Amino acid sequence: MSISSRFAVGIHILSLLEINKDQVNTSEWIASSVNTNPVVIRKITGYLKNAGLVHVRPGIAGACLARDIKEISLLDVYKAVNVVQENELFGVHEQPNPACLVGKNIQQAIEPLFASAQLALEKALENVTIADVVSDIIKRDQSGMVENKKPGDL
Amino acid sequence: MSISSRFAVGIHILSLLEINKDQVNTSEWIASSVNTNPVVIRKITGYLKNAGLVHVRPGIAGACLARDIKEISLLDVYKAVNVVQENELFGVHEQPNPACLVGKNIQQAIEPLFASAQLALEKALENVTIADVVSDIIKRDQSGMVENKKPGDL
DNA sequence: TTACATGTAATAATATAAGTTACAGGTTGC
DNA sequence: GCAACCTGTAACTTATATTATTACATGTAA
Repeated sequence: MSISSRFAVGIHILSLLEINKDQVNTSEWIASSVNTNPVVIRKITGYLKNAGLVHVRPGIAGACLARDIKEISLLDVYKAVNVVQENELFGVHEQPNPACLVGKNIQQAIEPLFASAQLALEKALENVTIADVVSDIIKRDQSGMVENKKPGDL
Repeated sequence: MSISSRFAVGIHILSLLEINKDQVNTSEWIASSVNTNPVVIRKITGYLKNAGLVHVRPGIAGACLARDIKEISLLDVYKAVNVVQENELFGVHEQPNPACLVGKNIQQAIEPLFASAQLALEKALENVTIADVVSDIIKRDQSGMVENKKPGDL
């Protein structure tokens, strides 16, 4: 089981809005880049809007960034798209037997451990910004073009 | 969306096997502590057995630990119960448009970022053992008992 | 051989993800 | 105003995973 691809798509959308900032980025256009349905894009763009990451309005074509991409961390996106509820990355079994020493105390024992693991994950996401992703995309594309220009390479 | 509670249940089972090591821990008995069906326990116990964490045999009642609990990290359990496939904690959208600069490079750009976040999570789980959980359970229970002995406390 | 445990297949109920259709409501240009 | 086009959203479908449950085959021991 994986964390919903809404997270990856959210990163995709924000990167696209930056790289394509001179164009009008409609949900249909974004969807053709992500390779999905425009409604899926509008839904995720709605999440990003609620988090204050993009500007988008009914009736007006196109979304655009609401913040400098250096100020948008992957954690911002992760939280925006609601792929994991607050402190619920790890599921726990409900109502273990309180008559058992283990059942009575297991939840309180593992809660802080799970929380700290989740925090470690979030810290890692906090250290990366959309600007990092965008510059990596551009870098990869340039090196890819160089490779293509050299016959025999691969 | 949460990571399957199989992980939490796996920790519960191993802790119970330690605390209750003088008894015969049948799947039915464990199930009554976890508050679930014995078949669920047998399935998870099977995962733990495949990972070399417990001993359990067909026809013979009860499971027992195969390793010192100081040598069983939460990461061992996490991997044993197959809640997340290798390097697939984060889902990604399939087949983004290769004709688009972003679509063409987004996956390779985010893959290492996701991998490093996942690694941070796993490192956190690696630093905690079942021994830590067991001693915490015992500690919590003792302090709980003290509280119960003082009327008026709460 | 009886009693009982584990292993496992099959099924059902529930939840979530992701795609799709349909349409309401907002905006712009003619 | 109205036609064209966009976003927002509800409703539905399909697919997949989880958890619980029943049923039964297989293994062990008194």
